[in-house]
Amino acid sequence: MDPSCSCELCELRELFVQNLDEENMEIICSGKVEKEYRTGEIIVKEGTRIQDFSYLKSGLVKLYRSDPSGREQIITIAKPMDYVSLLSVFSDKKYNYSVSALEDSVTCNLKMEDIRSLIHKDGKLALNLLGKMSRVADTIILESLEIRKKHLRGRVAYLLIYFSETVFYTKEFDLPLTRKEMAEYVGMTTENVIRTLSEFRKDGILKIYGKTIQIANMDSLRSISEFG
Amino acid sequence: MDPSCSCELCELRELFVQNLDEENMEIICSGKVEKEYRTGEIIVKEGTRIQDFSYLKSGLVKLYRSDPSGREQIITIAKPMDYVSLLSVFSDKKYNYSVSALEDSVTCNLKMEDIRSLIHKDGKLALNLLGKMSRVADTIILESLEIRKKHLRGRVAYLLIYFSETVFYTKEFDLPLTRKEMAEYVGMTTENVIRTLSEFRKDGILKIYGKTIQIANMDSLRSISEFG
DNA sequence: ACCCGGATATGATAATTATCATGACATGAC
DNA sequence: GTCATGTCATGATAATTATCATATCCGGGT
Repeated sequence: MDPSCSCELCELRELFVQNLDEENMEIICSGKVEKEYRTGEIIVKEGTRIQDFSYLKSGLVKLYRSDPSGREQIITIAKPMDYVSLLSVFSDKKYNYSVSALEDSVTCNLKMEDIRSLIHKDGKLALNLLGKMSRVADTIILESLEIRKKHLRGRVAYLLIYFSETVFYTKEFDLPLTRKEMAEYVGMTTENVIRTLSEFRKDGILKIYGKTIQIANMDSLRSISEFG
Repeated sequence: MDPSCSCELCELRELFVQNLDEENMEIICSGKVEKEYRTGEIIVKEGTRIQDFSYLKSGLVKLYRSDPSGREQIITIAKPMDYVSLLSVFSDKKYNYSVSALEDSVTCNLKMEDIRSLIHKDGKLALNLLGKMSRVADTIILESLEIRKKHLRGRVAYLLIYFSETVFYTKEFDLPLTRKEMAEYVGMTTENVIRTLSEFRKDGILKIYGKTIQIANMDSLRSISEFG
């Protein structure tokens, strides 16, 4: 039993450090399970009963919903230290979205029951979780509003900036999404995502080498995202 | 001091009933303040510091964001017993949306500090709030995804059904939104909302008398919302 | 009563976006 | 290696939606 929880960056642990004594720490950690997933693997299936409280330890995953017609909409992308099971985790018995791995990923799963009883005992932890949930929900909602009011070029620009500044912290990175997935994220068609990327390339804003994207002119991209 | 909290339907009180002893009930209720607003009045201004935990006692309000350019986007509509200050209330110090009254409304405001200290003491209350927040955030996010994938007719149909089945519980009601606000809610232009309503009227789906809407053919409307 | 501003309404046109068609290219199965 | 499948790519066209122009209607203020 390792009360330091073994995952060094673990945000959950950060929460615990502020609040939990050794005993409670052990309760959580003794039930902790890590799970590995390969790129493309499904981590959570819509409609499944929620059993774990889980967050992403490494990799990248998408949260999405799929139509009866088969079309998918990506709700958000979770990166390491984001919760995988945050939405609806404390409300319903079932996931109302699916999760799958965009890259090889490792999740950290805690027993829902342990978390519940901990919150029950420890109000400070509850406040932290409430705060965190507020932020996550807010972010998703506000981003969705932002995207909705943009035109195609603005949406693609927004997405590229998002990856560059929020996920990878560099101007050159491998796109973790296919063009189809990018389209599903920002609500447009695959063809138009491709076309828009081509335009950006022709305009010298991007350099594209297969899956690798290099943002050559961040200022232009930003201005397209905001105004164009 | 009235520990029964005077607002009979109060959902918050429902939460409390399960969890709070008389003493805690009094803490909350002694700090409780009701505020009245006239139609059109602004209840919360984006960027303001969050001071209260408040919910709607009666009336109807809209939560919305406004651009630098002046355009507004409606995030959601809160009806009695919905929280007015739910989003971001536990996370940031400032509201990132505005709230204004669509009808004459009364809010019930509790002191943030009281709620915090209560949660701190009472884990069961925290679990209830986490559950409620999950549900609210989920609903907003999923509705926004639903709306996004529909065409104009589908969006307007969706909105009308929403009012009919979720807010007013009748097929004939007074629209609490102007056409402009309807447009801001579902992400389309005012002209197209008007046009679409006219089409519905011509098709015999709606009867429109000024602000009063009567849904004459709910089946058609539903099928337009889902498929058309 | 009148005027005024905003909301409602409708048409014509322009802009945006989706759909359909086609082909190149890559990658994994065999 | 070849084949097959899916992604990437681009053009032509159709559909959808926004913009602009204009007119009517209605309620509040004087």
